[in-house]
Formats: sequence, C-alpha cells, structure tokens
Amino acid sequence: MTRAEENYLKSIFHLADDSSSVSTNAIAEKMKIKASSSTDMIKKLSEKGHVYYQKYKGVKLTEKGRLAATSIVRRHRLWEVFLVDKLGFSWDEVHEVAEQLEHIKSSKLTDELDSFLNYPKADPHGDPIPDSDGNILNLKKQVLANVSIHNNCICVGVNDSSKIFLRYLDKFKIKLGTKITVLGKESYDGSMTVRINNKEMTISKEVSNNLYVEII
Amino acid sequence: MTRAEENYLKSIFHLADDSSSVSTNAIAEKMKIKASSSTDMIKKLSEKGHVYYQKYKGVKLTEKGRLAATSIVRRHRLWEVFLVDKLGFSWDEVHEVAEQLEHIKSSKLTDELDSFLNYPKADPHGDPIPDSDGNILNLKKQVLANVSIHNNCICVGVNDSSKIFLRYLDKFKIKLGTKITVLGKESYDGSMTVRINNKEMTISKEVSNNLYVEII
DNA sequence: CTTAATATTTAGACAAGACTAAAAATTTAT
DNA sequence: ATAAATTTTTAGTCTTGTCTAAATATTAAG
Repeated sequence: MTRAEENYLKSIFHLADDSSSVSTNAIAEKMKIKASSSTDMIKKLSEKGHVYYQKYKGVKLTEKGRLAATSIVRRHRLWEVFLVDKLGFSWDEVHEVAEQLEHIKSSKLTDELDSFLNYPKADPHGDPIPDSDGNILNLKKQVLANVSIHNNCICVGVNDSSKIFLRYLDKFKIKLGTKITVLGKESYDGSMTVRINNKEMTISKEVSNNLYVEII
Repeated sequence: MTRAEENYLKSIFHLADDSSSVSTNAIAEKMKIKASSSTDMIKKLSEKGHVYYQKYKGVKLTEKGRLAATSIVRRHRLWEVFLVDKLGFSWDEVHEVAEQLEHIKSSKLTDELDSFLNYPKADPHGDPIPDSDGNILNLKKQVLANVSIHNNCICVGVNDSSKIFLRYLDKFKIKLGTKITVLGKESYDGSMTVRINNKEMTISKEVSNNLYVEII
C-alpha cells in the first residue's frame, strides 16, 4: 500500500460517514488534485479490491478498504494524542505532523503507542480512535453546555482551537481526560458551576460551548 | 528535500566518516540500487548544492549537505531512543521503524522529542546523537571490558543485540544510562566485579565485551 | 606502454502519480 | 424530450526515481 493509496482511502472514508458512495470529483476536491488523477487512482484501488467502482457511479470502500482506512485514521489520531499529551503541542498544531506520522507502517509501533498513551478513546479534537480491529466507538461527544446538572463527564476535545482558548484551558489545567462534574447552571447567562480537579469554578457559556465532553 | 534525496545524503554521511570522497558505486552498493541510479541522483544533489561532484572522482558532502545529513541522523537516533525507552522495543527491533520516522519533517517535533527524552547523548546502539546545529559529540564509547578499575561509566549501547543478551540485561535492569562502577577485574577469566543499581555483581568477559559504556 | 579488467557514466525505458485538453456520459432546464 | 450545463472519463504528457544495456574512463597487469 503506497502513501498515495493510503491518502485516497482516508479521504473516501472521511467523505462517506455512512456507506454512501462518493464521486471521484468529491475525492479530487478534498485532496486538492484534478478529477482525472482521482479517476486514475480509483481504477487502481478498484483492481486491488479496496473499493467498489462503477464508471460514473462513484466509489464505496470494500471491507478490505474500510479496514485499511480505519487503520490510518487510528494511527493519525493516536499520534495527535501523543503530540498534545507528551510533547506539548497545542491542539491546532498537530494535524500537519500527524498527516506524516500516520503513514509509518509498523503494527507493533501503533499498538505500543496506544498502550503508552493509555488507550485513549478520542483524539484532541474529540474524534474517536478506532481500535486495532477497525471498530469505532460512537462517542456521544457533546458540548459541555448541553450536559445536565449532576452529570460526570470527561473532556474529550475542543470546538475552538484558538490560542486564547487553549491558554485558558491550560490555566485551569483542563485537558484531555480531565473529569468534570456539573454542579449547577445559571439560566440567566448560561454560565455553569462545575467541579474540575477537585475545585469548584464557574465557567461562561462561551467556554462550555467550546468544550467537548463525554458523559461517564 | 525528497525522501530519496535524504536517503542518499544519509548514506554518503555514513560512508565518509572523515571528509574523504565516496564513489557513486559505493553509494549504490550501500543503498542496494544500481550504480547508474546512483550517478543520476548524485548529479541532482550536486546541482542543488548538497554535494561536490566530479565525474569519475566521487562525491563529498558540502556544508549544506552535511547539515541535512546530520539532521536526518539526529532524527533517526532520537526515534530509536524513543522506541526503546518509551515503547519497550528491544534494541534490534528499532532500526526499520526509525528508518521511516527519520523522514518526518517538523523541527518542532524533533526538538520536543529531544526534550521529552531528556536530551539523550547516544542512541541504543551507543552512537552519538547530533545536536540541532549538526555537532556530533565524540563519545568515547568503549566496551566495558576495557574500562579499568575504580572508573564510573554509564551504559550507552550494546555490541550484541541478540534476544538472549538483551534478556540478560533486562534481568539485571541494565539499560541505557545505567551507571556502572568497575570494582575489580579477574585476570584469570577476564570476569569483572561491578556495582550496578547499588548492587555488586560479577559479569563475564563475554558480557563486558558486548556492553558499550562511556566513562564519566 | 599497451591491453585487459574494473569502475563509472550515458542513453533509453518503465512505473507511479500527477497534469491538461478533449471526449463522452449524466443531469438539469426549458 | 431535447439542448445546455455539468460531471466524469480518456488520451497523451511530465517528473521522479528506478532499471538494463552500451559506451567511456580509469586502473592494473604484463
């Protein structure tokens, strides 16, 4: 599997949440290449059994193709966690580097990394990390603002990755995996009282709208 | 700088310890490609100012080329340390994966990794890690067997990377950076009494011949 | 010092993956 | 239902990095 092939599979995967079919044009647009190049490669992927393809009718991943794609997504997201958690990258600096790291081929590497990171369930943007069999947990990721009172949840990502917001989070030591308990909500301004790191604090609607959490 | 170009520079660097010149044939042999391919690429590298090249006379790295080469070597060796120290790879499993990781381009990544690993001076094979300016510390790496009595040294690598030997080292918790004090030597069989991890032990000539250390 | 052996380069070809321009199929609109 | 607009595919070209076969330099041997 070449790097180019991997990128095509990944793009198709991202374009087709459900198992709907994707046009060669849509692929080209996403990958910022010309449609003719896309058509060419799709033919190759089809011959190799990674996609179903009928002229003018678009493509769908085969099971084999889906597995390859989730494997790439798994690597990408694990590396993103690594960069943020271990190397102190901010949540908006990771994508470009992870685009490169995702192509490193070594299943031992991927699995040891997973273990080293303590089997994270989501990347820093809150997107779920597929397991090594290609299963993707449907994280009921939601914005903190929507969590109702008395619920416990963990931080799984951000909606806003601006420097200012990330600095705010740093200041209060809110990061991936941080546990948050919702203690109260103020209907007047939407502000919220929460317990984070064993300290109570009040956060604005703006903040709670930009924090993704998963209820536990 | 393409991946292929990087591999050529790395090979030239490894072939020319001193600044002697390297034949296109030697490069081809090292890289397991044909001599004609090597000649072709050398011409390109020469045009780009990475090597000095005169037909039939071999090549030398320019300062620019040397800098690029050490940067690749730096990345390779840092990743090797990461794989062994953090992900539990054994010392003979790392090379192939590091060959891939060394091509990831992000100076932030390299420098943060260096910091995360606590600025290691040598990779798991005892080879020195260039700094970000391309300086290579001349580690006076030597086999433990040659260290004389009363000296303190730290383990910087192995000469034998067989599973059995590595298992032996694991058993006694000897790893990269482990401090070793030479307490005595037995001239009869070359065995050596040492203090490792605050415990005295005797190691055979076979072992001390296969452990690289640096005197401190 | 001339020839044989060896090392190196040149010339021409090929696969991968991209491109442009043109042709063909499909969809939309009248 | 047919022409116009749009989407998709085909055909041919280019670059990168490799190869084989042939040509040319260099080195070694008598």
